[in-house]
Amino acid sequence: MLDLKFIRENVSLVKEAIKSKHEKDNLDQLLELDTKRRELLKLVEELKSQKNKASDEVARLKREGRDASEIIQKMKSVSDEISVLDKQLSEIEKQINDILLTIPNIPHSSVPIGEDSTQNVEVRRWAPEGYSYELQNNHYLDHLALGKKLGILDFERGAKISGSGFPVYVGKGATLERALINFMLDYHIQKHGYKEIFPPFLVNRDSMIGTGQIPKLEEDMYHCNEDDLFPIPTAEVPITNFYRDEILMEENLPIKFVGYSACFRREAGSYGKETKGFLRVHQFNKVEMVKFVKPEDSYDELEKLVNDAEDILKELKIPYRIMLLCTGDLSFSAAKCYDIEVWAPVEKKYLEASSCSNFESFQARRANIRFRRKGGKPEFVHTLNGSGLATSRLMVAIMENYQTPEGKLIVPKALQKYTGFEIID
RNA sequence: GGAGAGGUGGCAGAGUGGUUGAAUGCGGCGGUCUUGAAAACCGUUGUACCGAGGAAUCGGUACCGGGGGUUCGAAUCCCUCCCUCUCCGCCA
Repeated sequence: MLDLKFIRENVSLVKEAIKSKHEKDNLDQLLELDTKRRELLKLVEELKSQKNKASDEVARLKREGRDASEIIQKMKSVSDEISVLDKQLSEIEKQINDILLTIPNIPHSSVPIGEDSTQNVEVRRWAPEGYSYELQNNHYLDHLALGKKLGILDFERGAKISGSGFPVYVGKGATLERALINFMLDYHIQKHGYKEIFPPFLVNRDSMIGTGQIPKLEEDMYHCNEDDLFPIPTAEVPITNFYRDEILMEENLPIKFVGYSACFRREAGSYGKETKGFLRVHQFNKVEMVKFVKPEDSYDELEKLVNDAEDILKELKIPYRIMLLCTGDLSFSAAKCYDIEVWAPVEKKYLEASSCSNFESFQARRANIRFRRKGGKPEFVHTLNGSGLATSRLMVAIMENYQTPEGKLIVPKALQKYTGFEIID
């Protein structure tokens, strides 16, 4: 959410942001409502001031044992007037808030202008020493075929149990998945100084609004009607909302959390595009990093966040590239975002495995997360988050990069102490 | 799910219809004392919005879990929802 006062004073900037993110422009209506609100507010507050003075007067008269019925009679009509105006006002305020929730964050000045993902900018790429992007022959299997051959992935039974897009990890596949999660968690905790959070997987509506999934992406979220709870699409939601409605102390910033969660996404309307196997699923596992930082530090912290995610891939020796998203591909809540894409040599393409974003104060304002400098007023923190990383697409990269010509799967060195075995065959 | 208790400022905790934005304590900030610190003592201390001002600041309004109601007037009375705790039931 943007500050209403900021919007009022930067209309063209906000309009541009809305346009660049392909969102609906309700600004004129918003500004009209805002003007009306301030007019009404002035009126009603004057009346309330009158009322308060009269109340004091009544109290005084009664204390002195005198008659106050004349004032009381007079104030009845004032009270009625106030209640009418108050109702109008709260209706307008609700409309204002509803619109505010649909206005996207403004891209940072360093974000390239662009329409869609084709105009994202590659920042850098990495591969292990001597890595060859080309496979030696055409006998290598994609992750579906290899998973089936080795008996470690079962999409068919997943579909039977739950529906398409709910993979089942079997045997050493399950162990490998668990190893990956544990490795990433431990690495961020021990090497990068994050504190682990094991969050709830169901959250309430306020939490979803806080991080910005609702209202915009409500259709993409699973929903438990009975209790108005949402299975989380990412651990970002519960972890960021950890500090909702709180004031943090300056000396405790930055706060760095890392947490594992299963992630649930309906992926409504995304059929037909990169949907096979792990490339698009309704449930997947992810280790998520979340930071709460001072505004002046947030862009440095974003770079560090990307580096922290990259370190995992370097340890796993998976080639990757870093993409800086252009304005048109930037998500609703983000001010700047890097995607990390892992190289899948059989698919012959890069697959998105991580998104690292700076939300500036956008989420903090929605979720009311503030901090206080020594002797100062509360200010909104900046929030960031990044996948560190999502396992499903990473698993594709592992299965393609660590496949032997005979169709066996070598466990990456960094994971071997977690799996207890070195090869799956 | 049933019965009961409760939700008040950064925290703890008074307050049951009218100078209560809210006692008191802790914490925080400023000061006295001290070589320095601690202790002691004195003073001070919330947030949001609207308006005025260059600004320090000032004026107004709202806020005692959320929403609604009664009343000239609500932290205080009523309704409703949410949450926490205790006991019982059920259960991993």
